[in-house]
Amino acid sequence: MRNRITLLVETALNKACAAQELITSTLPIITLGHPAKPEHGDFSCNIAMLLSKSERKAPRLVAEIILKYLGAGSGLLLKTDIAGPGFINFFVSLSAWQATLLEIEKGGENFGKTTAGSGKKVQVEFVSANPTGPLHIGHGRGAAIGDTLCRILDAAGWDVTREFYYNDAGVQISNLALSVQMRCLGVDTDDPRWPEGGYQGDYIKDVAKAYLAKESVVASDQHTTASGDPEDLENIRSFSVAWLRREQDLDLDAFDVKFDVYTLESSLYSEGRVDSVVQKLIANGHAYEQDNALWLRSTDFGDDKDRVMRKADGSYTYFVPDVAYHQSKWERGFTRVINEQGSDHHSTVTRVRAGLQALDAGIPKDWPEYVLHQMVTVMRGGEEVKISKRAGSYVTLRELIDEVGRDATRFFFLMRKPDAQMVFDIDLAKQQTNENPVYYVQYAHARICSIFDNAAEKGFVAPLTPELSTLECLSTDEDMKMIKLLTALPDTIDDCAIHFEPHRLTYYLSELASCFHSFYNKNRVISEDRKLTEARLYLLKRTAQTIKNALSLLGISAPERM
RNA sequence: GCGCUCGUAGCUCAGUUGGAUAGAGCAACGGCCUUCUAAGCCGUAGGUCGCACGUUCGAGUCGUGCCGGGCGUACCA
Repeated sequence: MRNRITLLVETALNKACAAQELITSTLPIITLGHPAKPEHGDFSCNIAMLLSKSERKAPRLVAEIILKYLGAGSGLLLKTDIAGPGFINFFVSLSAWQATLLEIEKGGENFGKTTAGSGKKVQVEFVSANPTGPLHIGHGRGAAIGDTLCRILDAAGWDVTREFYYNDAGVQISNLALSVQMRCLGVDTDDPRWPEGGYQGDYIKDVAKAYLAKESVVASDQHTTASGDPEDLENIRSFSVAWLRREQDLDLDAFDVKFDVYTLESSLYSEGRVDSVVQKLIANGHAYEQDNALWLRSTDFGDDKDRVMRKADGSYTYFVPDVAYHQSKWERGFTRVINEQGSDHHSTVTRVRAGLQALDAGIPKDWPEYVLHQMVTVMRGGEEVKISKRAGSYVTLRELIDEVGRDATRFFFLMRKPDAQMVFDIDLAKQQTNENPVYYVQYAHARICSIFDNAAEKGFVAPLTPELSTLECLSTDEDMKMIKLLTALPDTIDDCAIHFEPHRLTYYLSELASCFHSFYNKNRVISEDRKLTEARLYLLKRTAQTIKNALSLLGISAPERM
């Protein structure tokens, strides 16, 4: 509905310009708002006030000109108003609102989807946890946000590729292999032989045990068998990585998060991408030698200091394969790439972009885009749980899913916008009381389904594609409020996709559920009035569909009974 | 020190790319189940939008400077 009115305004502006009644050369973007008060209509537009200066006319005069060229939208609009300092208010006709229910029915499980992305390719990288331990609560937030963002972008008409990047090379993986080796040899963490920076979590013992038992591991695209030899560090390394990747795969599966592509850091080395990037940077004159190290002059591209690429010991720092990795994304044709990461990685943003600029490959300065989520503070027993991966003290995603449930965990993570810090109170989430808003939304769906069961017993069914006269029964304020909210799902999805903010959908759902619960308490759906009963059943059928569609975008189930 | 980010009701948070009289949940108080699920509904109360300037028709939203919390500022990832 919002898009249809935006189109009307756009057409009117173009006509007015063609008739030279408007003289502004570059028109601003048309945005429609939802007025707070009903007497201000269904939508309002501030375009006249924005044009006022360049037109050198009072806003209300500009509004009059626009309205002169605005058609009635073939029955869409009841009336338009100029109000306040120069708002144009739009009043949509009852019949146009009622007719939107037919569109929802036609859309079915696809209702809500839009064509905003025009099928263009976008790649989203998220989670990308190091295979050095189980996924923790912070990864959970990243997984929920990234996965939902993918679902939303897909619904908004984008061709989405989901990707997971494994750092299976480098110092941390060496630490992992050494830690497992020490456990194989029975060395404890307080032993002087225990490696500096080793991983102390209990799961390391499990890996060591499996290694000594010569187990085989199949993870997403790896198959590894342990030799059981504690001296074979290379075998320990590949086995440990495979073992932990399998654990992560299981966690993600339990969270209903899937990926299309897995890229291994080690493959960037083996395919020569890392070397070729370094050669390119040297050839482009952006690198120099100093203190036995090779540096990138990243200060040429907005960084606050130059960065080491090749360390004194000859190995590369993490950000070189990062640049090589992103070069590969670019070469795969992704002109749009979104990286969802924890905000503790935000220093990489400037560096990776600087490295890509230094390649002189025509990559835009602000590519790739980033969604950085803030840290999650975990509360348990009224105290903050300190997260330390190496000490092995943290809350795992698996624990959370087992204790709180997948639906509640996802909803909880998705309630806050990514760049706000959040507190995850495990005790509170475990209580499964009405304090958890996911139940509120799911309950609305279950309640509606229950009404259908009840109606069926009494011989009522929601009609398929009802007569207009049936839809006309839906004309009370509560009816209209419901219809308007249902219609807003596609707009909400577009907004989420534009701003990379899935939390808007959770707020939409809460509002829709609230609207329904209120409706339920005020109106009896099944009554003596057959026509009214059928009209309301039809409305609730569309409501249930809308709730289910929106929940499915969050990866949350819509139970029929609770 | 510098960079990013947050600061809105007692608590947890929204606020639709600058709009009309700042919202919701929880907690508190008061009502509503012989009728479609009370995991619900209705009502009351609760605010100097961290502080101060600035930009303009108009600022919780944008800019600058302070104050306070978080993260980063590695030849870790």
